[in-house]
Amino acid sequence: MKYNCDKIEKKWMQEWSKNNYADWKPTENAKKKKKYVLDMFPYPSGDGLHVGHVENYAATDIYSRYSRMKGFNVLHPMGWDAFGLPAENYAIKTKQHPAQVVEKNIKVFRRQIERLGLSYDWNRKINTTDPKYYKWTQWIFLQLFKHGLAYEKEAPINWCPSCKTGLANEEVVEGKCDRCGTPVERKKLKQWWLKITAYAERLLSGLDQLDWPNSIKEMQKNWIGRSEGSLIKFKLKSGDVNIGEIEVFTTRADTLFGATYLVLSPEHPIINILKNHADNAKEIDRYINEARQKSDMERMDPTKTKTGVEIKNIQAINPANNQLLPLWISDYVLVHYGTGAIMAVPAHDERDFEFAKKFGLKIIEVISPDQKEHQLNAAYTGPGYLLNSGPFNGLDSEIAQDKISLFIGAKKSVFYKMRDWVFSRQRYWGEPIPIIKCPKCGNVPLSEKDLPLTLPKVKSYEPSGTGESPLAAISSWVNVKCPKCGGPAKRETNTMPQWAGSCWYYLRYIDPKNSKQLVDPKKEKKWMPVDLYMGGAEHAVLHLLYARFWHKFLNDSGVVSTDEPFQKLINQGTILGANNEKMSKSRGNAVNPDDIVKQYGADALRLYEMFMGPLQAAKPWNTEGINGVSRFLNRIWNLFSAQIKINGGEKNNPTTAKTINQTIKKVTEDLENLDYNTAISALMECLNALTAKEGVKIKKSHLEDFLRLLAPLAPFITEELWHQMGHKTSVHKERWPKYNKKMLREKEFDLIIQINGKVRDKVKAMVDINQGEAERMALNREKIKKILTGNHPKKIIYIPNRLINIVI
RNA sequence: GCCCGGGUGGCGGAAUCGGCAUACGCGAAGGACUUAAAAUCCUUUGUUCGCAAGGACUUGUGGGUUCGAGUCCCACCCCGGGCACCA
Repeated sequence: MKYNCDKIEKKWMQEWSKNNYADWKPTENAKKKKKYVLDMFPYPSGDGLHVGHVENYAATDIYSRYSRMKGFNVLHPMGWDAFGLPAENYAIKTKQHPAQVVEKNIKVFRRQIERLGLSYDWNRKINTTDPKYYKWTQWIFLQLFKHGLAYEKEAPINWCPSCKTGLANEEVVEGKCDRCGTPVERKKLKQWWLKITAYAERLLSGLDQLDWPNSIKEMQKNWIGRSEGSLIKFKLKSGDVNIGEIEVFTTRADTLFGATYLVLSPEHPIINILKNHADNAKEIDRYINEARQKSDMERMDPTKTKTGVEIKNIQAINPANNQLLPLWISDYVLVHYGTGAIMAVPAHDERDFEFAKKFGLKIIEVISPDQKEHQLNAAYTGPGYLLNSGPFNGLDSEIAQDKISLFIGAKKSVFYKMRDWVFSRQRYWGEPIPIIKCPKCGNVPLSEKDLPLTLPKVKSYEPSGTGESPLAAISSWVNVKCPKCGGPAKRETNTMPQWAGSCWYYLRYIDPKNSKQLVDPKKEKKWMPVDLYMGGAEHAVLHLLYARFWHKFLNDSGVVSTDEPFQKLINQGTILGANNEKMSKSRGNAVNPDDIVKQYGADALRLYEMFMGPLQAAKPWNTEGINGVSRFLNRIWNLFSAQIKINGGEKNNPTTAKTINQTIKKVTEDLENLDYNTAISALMECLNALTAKEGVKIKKSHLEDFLRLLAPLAPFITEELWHQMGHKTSVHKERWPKYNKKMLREKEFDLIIQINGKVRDKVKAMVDINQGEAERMALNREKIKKILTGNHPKKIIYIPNRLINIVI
């Protein structure tokens, strides 16, 4: 009889859900060691689950099931990250309320996930749009506000004209909106910011202790972008009049004698003062205006040539040698990094070189690897020895950095590329920011007892595009009394970005129904940190950085006991279409997991995705590949059906016993390392060995061990066969099998005979023979004798129980 | 340009410590069963020379270390991902 996967899988799906998923519930007071296995929770989109979700969730499910069988107390939860732009945009498009859309989509996701046999403890499910949940998101915001880490500031921000909202730097990819690909504009808006920069150093140093992929750690390091350098002050002169000073940041104080001009960012505030002393104020105004008009895309375009304007009649004094330097304005200097001003050393900086060439500015070589002067065709940015640097000539450039800094009294300083996080969005579908704006008292935080501040129902939740949230239109909600002075005040109408809810959700799973606290500290201590966190690599500098920031803050506030939330992180590789391109509807190469489940079953889909290749690697979908695992399951079904019919044997077959023991060893090691592809290979080899002799009775315990090994990978078929073998309890409650070392010991091995490193022959030999015996065996072989005629072995290398290499 | 991965049969991939390269699966070819097809089962399957026995070659390219290299070292080429005027 053929294996009817659909019928059997549905039967067990219902059986498992019967008692509220009791089997997957961790015990709170167990003495068992804990394991917290977490998936990046999905945004429940209208498209339903895709094969990438399945890869992610199947992988952690296998690990969770395996860990339970190993005796761990496993926390494996799931929930919904349902606020944010995609839900809102979809709702607008289909003319529904975002809450309705989310509710519908969650139902679909839940059904699909259950159909895959994923062993989540659904009693702990969370939803970021549930007021009982976002009460605590708002609560964290209030704590940040009270600690001065949430502040309001008017500044030019990234503005997506299509999504009609501000964006964080992390959400801008190549000058375009991460969501919709529209080029981002600059817009000056009053916004809420989170002071993530206050944690820059700790976010950087904390990476060392994490078991994360190198690439993600590197991305975060680069994003934080720490630079050590010196702050150098340049006095300014207009004619003989002193008119203040400008401070610049440099990592190359050793090149100070090569500075031939200074450059200010067009947005630098000092320009307003300097303009009054300049001959060409009009020209300066024109340049600054042009720069302001340019989009980020235009300003950052690496192919464009540098532009700039000189502030005429003003000069800076080089503190090292009192040389007078011209002062320029150019948009290649960024206002928000360092001091917004630089000293230009064209000989040793590519950008300065290009600028100097274009505007005919002096180029003075001060660093030379061979201590000689050169005709420079490009900037030399490497290390070397100092030239043209007065008392410092001949000094190693590394050493000169400190010496010159000291000489001119420069301050050592550290800057980071990372900027504060723009935290408000001009959209409807997000957590309301719990702040009241009072004309007398300023920003007044809502009292904690007034949380949650629920998102009001609104007729039109479409973005206004004016920089105001749709919430601003609901006067009954907006107009309130100031909690401090009782006077008329207004609510903050911006909402939080989609990342807010996901910054701390892993904590809520630990204690999802607690109405008094974000999380009970006892429970938090028990379960944190997350032992295995899995999800896509696209969150490298978004969610994964934001969550670490909040976690460190919560740690400082005493809410959590650990410094880092996610100890081990694994990124599953992207599943590509059969044509090796990214899966998408428009490319026509998308695979719908529902179709696969219908045709082959959930076990087959899970097994196939795990068998495709290493978890972390990107791999193309192969429609025919799934036949292989489907056949594998059918052959298991046939073997067990036949064995159950002949009612198993109890006689021990040493060959089978060895096969089973080897498989237990291999599968255990592979599951431990999440090498699921090779674990499945090993089980296939095992099955091939078991089915080799038809009609032979196989010992019941061997068959049972095989089912135990396969159970985490293919939960449905193993449960069915386990029960067919007469068991009344679940195979998933079984203990993980152990192998017997004695059974693995071999008596014989294949002795490989090499001549000059080339395999020429092989012969069966007893394990642990010594070199003399091995040599005798090898040299006695006819084939070897033939090759050796006329040659005398110079040297013989014997690797015990492996090979012998005869060198001639 | 800089930083991280990676390159192994027709395809996905395996090779844990430097020791039989190509496990496992897909596909393909031939055969069995069948009136036939599907399904299933069996055999073959890196390239190349050879009737065969057997030989030569082969892990992106070129060099090196070693008795022995997919694995280690140097240089280069290609693919994927990230960052990109951050002083």
